[in-house]
Amino acid sequence: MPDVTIAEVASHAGVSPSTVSYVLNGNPKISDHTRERVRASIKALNYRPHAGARALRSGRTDVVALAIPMYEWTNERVVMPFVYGVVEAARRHGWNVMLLTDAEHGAEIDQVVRSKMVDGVVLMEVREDDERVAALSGLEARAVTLGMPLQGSSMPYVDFDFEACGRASVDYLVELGHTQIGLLAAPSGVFNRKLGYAQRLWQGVSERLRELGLDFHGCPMEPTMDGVLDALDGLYKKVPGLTAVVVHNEGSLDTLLQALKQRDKDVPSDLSVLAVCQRDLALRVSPVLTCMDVPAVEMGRGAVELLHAREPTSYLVAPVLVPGASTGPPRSRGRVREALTTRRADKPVGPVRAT
Amino acid sequence: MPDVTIAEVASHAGVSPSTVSYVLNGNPKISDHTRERVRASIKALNYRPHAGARALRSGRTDVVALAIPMYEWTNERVVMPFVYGVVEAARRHGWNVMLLTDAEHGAEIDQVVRSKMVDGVVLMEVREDDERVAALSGLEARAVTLGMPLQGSSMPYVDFDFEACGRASVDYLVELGHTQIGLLAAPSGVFNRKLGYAQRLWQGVSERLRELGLDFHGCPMEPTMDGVLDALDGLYKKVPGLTAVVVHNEGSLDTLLQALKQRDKDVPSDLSVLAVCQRDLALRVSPVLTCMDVPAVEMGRGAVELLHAREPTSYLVAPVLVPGASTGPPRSRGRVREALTTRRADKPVGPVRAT
DNA sequence: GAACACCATCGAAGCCCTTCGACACCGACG
DNA sequence: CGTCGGTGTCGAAGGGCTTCGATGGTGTTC
Repeated sequence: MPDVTIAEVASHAGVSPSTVSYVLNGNPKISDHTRERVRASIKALNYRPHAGARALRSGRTDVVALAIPMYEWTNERVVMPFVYGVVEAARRHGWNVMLLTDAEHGAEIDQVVRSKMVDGVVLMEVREDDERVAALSGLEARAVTLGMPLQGSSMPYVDFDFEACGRASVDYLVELGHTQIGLLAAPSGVFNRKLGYAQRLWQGVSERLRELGLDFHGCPMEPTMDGVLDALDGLYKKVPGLTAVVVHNEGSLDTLLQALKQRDKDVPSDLSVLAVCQRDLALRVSPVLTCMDVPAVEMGRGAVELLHAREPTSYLVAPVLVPGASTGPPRSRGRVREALTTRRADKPVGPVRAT
Repeated sequence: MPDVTIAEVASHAGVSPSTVSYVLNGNPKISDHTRERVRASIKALNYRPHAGARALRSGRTDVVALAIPMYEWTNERVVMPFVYGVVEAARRHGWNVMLLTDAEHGAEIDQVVRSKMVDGVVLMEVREDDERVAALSGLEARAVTLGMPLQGSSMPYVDFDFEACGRASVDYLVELGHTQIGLLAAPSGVFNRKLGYAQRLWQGVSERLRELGLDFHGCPMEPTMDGVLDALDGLYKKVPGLTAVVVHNEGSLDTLLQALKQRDKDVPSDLSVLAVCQRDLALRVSPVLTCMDVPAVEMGRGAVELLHAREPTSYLVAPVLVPGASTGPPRSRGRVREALTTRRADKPVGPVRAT
């Protein structure tokens, strides 16, 4: 099967190559009659425009790059939904996705953008001092980050509102009657990597607790049984009357529940557990966790839409509470009223509920 | 920063564009002197050849497609290492990777190949009657499958030798003294999808057991606690004296260990567990599982090497046993001698050991 | 019926690169 | 000194497509 060119289609349809091109590109000046004939010829000859030639002439490739630095610690379960979202939305726009996985340095991105292989780039896991952001800023490709770059970079982003999420988590638990609330945070490595989101959640939780006149105790948690037990025991030591925790650590949900069993803590009657994670992950453990859903697929889609948008504007996705079986009122309700009073004095807050 | 073309590089270096091109493409006829000067100009002007133009002229794009159908049931933890392998090897050859995720139908592949966006394709998760294999067979791009297509397709493949793995698993357990061995297989959906590998392992295990004069009992297992308990209870009902299982179900390793705890079975003293899975997954649970390592990253690399090879030849990767803490001799050694005798009568077999 | 406007289609230029054959130069050989 | 072979560089063609400005044909208006 020899490769068929636009010229062959044109002569088959009895028109000029330019007319075929106009049909392909949706130029409205072509009459319906001609358009149909050309379409028929395209189908008959099974023609596909040559991507290289098209890119050469038009300067567009309809390919976007997705840059995911892959570290050993990257959690596939967490990352993949973002990828799904990106790929799906890209496809909807007729774009293909080029996968870049170079950790850290921007050489790969540079190559792909400057050789005009892609029209745009979606960056994942941007760090505070990300080389890739700098590398891209000089280039003319569109770029969007999935995750908020810390510095005042001008690059548009989509991210989850981790700070609001932290505050809403506190409010939810306080509303249930909890006053002794702890935070089991991301592994310390995540904090060190300056990805930002771990801090933002921490801040939201701690600030809101302080506003409500409650104590804050948080602890990074490594994703191993030992790490989880350490964090848990540490928290109980600091807050012996602990009745609720916020967990921001997708890799340890399972382990945490096992650890609690091992320590003879019933969920939720001894300890309410509120997870900050994708809904899916919360559903896959037992008991099903109440969670603040991080809508990864939607965010992936959002990033692509931003790439497509005429005037891209960054935005944060609001947390949505998905009720599960891991939260409830604390067993001893001694100080409930007091806490609630404090809260009511404040402006009314609380997450949107999932429908 | 305006885009710099080959002509500008040429005039900067005081040579003709063709000379620059020859330097770029490693033509040996260019003198060292000239080559160096051109290289210097390229660096000075920060030049990158236009991928589209190059593709148009040369017919090559240095891009390979990676086609992973993504179903809801796709296990990211299992798939991603293959992707790593592919991406890494591609990069080593200076290729980029285009990610295709259309489940089932080959339209996406067809588009990408026929429009000459990619030079080759790596297909993952091929099914017996895979539309994509058919779609590709007419096209001129190179293609390789990661996983053995069942029918006598001429497409080269890399796959794990699941049958040999099944046999080696049996041999390993028998050598430890087990005679009552069961198989906890992939979820039934995997069998129905005709992916082949689930059957091949099943066959290896059952055939080898029969050869050794032992009974075979296997059971597909769904990746939920209930599914695991069902499978486990079913197996114990059929084989009350069960002392060892082979597990071929990456999604349920954790759940299985919990289920065993729930049933008061100690691993390995009550039940030896031998997993068929990637080494990583076996290491992440407690106790660490003895496993037949499926070297996903290497296989991903292998697929790309095949794409690159002058004369690609399909091959199967031999299973490697990675000892863990989940296997040991059975508690009651009543029938051990008998079983060993049967075995010794046969040709000596056994997996390669990991170093 | 002539002048005009408008619409659908066409021709040709050019995007940037690779590659083939031509060519200029040099040293060697008879 | 004329010829030959080899080496290193160049010129030009052309790959398939898009897009601008030109063109011809139709319908409308005075």
